[in-house]
Amino acid sequence: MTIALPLLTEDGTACCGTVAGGALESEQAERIARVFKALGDPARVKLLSLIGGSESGEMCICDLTDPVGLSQPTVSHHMKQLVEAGLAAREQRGKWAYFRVVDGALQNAARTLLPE
Amino acid sequence: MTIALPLLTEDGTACCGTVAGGALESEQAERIARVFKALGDPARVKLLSLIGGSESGEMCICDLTDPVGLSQPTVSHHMKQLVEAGLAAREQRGKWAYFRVVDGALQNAARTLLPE
DNA sequence: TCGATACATCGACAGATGTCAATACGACTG
DNA sequence: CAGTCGTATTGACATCTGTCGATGTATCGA
Repeated sequence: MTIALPLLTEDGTACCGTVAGGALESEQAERIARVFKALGDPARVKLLSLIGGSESGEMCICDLTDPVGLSQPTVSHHMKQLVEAGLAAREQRGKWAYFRVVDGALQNAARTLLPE
Repeated sequence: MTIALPLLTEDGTACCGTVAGGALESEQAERIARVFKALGDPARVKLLSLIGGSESGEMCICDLTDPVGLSQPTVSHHMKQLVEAGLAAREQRGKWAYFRVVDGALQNAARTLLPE
C-alpha cells in the first residue's frame, strides 16, 4: 500500500514542492485544510452537487435557496465560502449571479487524498 | 465533462443508492460533510499525513505532539475526531494508543469528489 | 505496592461558524 | 426617474470548535 496524504515525512521535512523546512509543511496543510473545510458543511456539499448536476452547470442564488431550504443571505454566504475556497466561480450576468463548479477543483482536492 | 459530486439531481431526488426522496439527499450530504469536516483542520491534516507517512503506518500520541506542536490533550482530541470520522483507527497496546489511517478511507473520501 | 508513564476526560475560554432579519446595492423595467 | 427584483452585506445571536491546564485512569516497572 502506498502512502496517502504524502505531505510530510516523519522527520517533518516537506516531500513535495520546492520549499523546504517546517514552514511549508504547515502551509501545505493549511492550504489543503482550507478546501476541505469548505466541503465540511452539508449545505455547501448540497450546493455544489446541485450546481454541478444541473443541466447548464451553473445556477443562480434564487434557484438554490429552495432546494437547500436556507435563506437567501445564508446561501449567498455559503457560496462566498465556496468561491473563496476555489471550488466555485461567480459570474454576474444582469441581475443574476451565476455560480458554477470550478473545473478540476474537486479533482484536485481528491488528488490530495490519493497516493502519489 | 462529467458531473462531479453526483449526489443530487436538480429536482432534488437522490441519484445514488437505494433510498429515494429528500431525506436521503440530506443524509448523504451530511455523511459526506462529516468526513471533510474532519479534514478541514490543518492539525488533523498534518496528523493523518504523519501517521500515513510513517514507517510502520501507526503512531502513538506521544510521537505526534512534537511534530504538530500541540499539547497532548489537543492531539488526543483531534485523533478522536479522526477516529469518529472513520479516517483513523485506534488500537491500545499496553500504555500506548496506536493510531493508523483506516485503509481505503481517504480513497473513499476522494471518490465522493470524482465523477461517476 | 508505589511511582512513573501514556492517554483520555473535564472545565474553561476565546474565537470561529451557521443562521436569519433588516438593510444596502446594482441592474433592469416601466 | 421610481419601483422592482436579485444579491451582498451588516448586525445579532446561539452554537460549535480549537486549545490548554488540571485531573482522572490504566498500565508498566521497580
